[in-house]
Amino acid sequence: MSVSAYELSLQMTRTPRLDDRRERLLDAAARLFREHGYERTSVRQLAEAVGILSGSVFHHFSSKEEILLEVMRSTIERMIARLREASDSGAAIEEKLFNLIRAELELLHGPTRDGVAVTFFQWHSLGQDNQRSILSMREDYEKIWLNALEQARKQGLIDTDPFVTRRLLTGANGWTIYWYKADGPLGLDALASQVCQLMLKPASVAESGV
Amino acid sequence: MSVSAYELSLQMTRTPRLDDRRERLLDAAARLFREHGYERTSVRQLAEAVGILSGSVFHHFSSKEEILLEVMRSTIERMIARLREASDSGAAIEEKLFNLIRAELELLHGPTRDGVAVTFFQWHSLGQDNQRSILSMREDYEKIWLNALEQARKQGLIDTDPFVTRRLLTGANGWTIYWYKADGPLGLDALASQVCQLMLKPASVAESGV
DNA sequence: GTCTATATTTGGATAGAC
DNA sequence: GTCTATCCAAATATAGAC
Repeated sequence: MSVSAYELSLQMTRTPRLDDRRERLLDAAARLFREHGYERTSVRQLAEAVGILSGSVFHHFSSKEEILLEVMRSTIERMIARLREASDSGAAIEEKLFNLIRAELELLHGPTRDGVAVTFFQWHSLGQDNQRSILSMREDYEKIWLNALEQARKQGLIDTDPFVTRRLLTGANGWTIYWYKADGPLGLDALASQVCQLMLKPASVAESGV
Repeated sequence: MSVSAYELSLQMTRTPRLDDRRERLLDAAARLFREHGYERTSVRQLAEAVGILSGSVFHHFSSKEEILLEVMRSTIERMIARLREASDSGAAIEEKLFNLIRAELELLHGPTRDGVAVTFFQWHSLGQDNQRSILSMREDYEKIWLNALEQARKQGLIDTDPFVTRRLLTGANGWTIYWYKADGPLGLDALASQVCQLMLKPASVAESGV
């Protein structure tokens, strides 16, 4: 008897569970790095967070830096996927921009927030080579933004340089992790709406109607 | 013979020189903390930067954290002074806002940039108490902004919430340290102008005329 | 795959001579 | 005010038993 359907299904539910420790390490790392910073998080703390001892961590990763690198790498993948989704959704450029802004804010404050915050703000904890590597991965993400902003500029929706605009927006959105509370009085839609209001010309903001 | 005029003048030029080492340590600390981050800068590196050995640093400061604290404290004083100057300058609110934005960008990219960048982005390297202390010092700085933005809102120059607007602006401006080059093609005035263009309603931007 | 035990390095900080 | 010498703690990482 070869592999039965039952065994296959077991395998399918188990395969991700085989990497469970690794995944849990990455999750814990993202959270701890976000909360305390990469340098102030020790491998011992990280190990404790998933219930193993520090030596065992190095069975899963060859170095502490590799953990940070992997957190960022997997996060960027998710960021690009989420942004593509937002970019392909709406037909009108106003709606598209709002969706992009909302998507970035969701990334920063939703379930993926730990990894995203780390990716936004802690790349300087990587060595030079890994920094460059991460930066080049982020370029695909930024391309989506630049395309949308260029389109918006052509249609007269914004009158600032797309490149500069995006960089200013990156800062404005990224910085929200330090003050915005997703469970506070200001909803994510309302925040996204305010960001739009800042960026877009008044006429178009009214049309976006959120 | 008591203190002669000559001796007094000597004293006056010398007195600041007595703190020379301390000042130079603070300058070097600001630069190194900015370039490599607080945790990745060792007291030994810091000492080497001013030509002494690590043990001697602790004659001037009781701990490494105190150095960071003092960098931030003195920087915030300068930030407040500079912002007050900008706030009191122009009569028209459009001009005032532009001056404030330009002032903040100057702080971030002029001679004080090291300390300002550290103050913006590295407060999480302080312990809880010192973090609170620095945060409360920054409040005076933020008050100037909030007053100006509130005034702008009353006059219909912006239509977003002043508090949210300021936080978004903080991020947008602060983030420029990671991409804007003061010696590049985009001048500081041009950058400030673009930031204004984003924040203010088009009609008023035209009037600000920079 | 985890544990025990430990090598090795580095960093902050101190004491006392000069 | 700086240097020499050094303490002490903490951190990354490794080797080998289980």
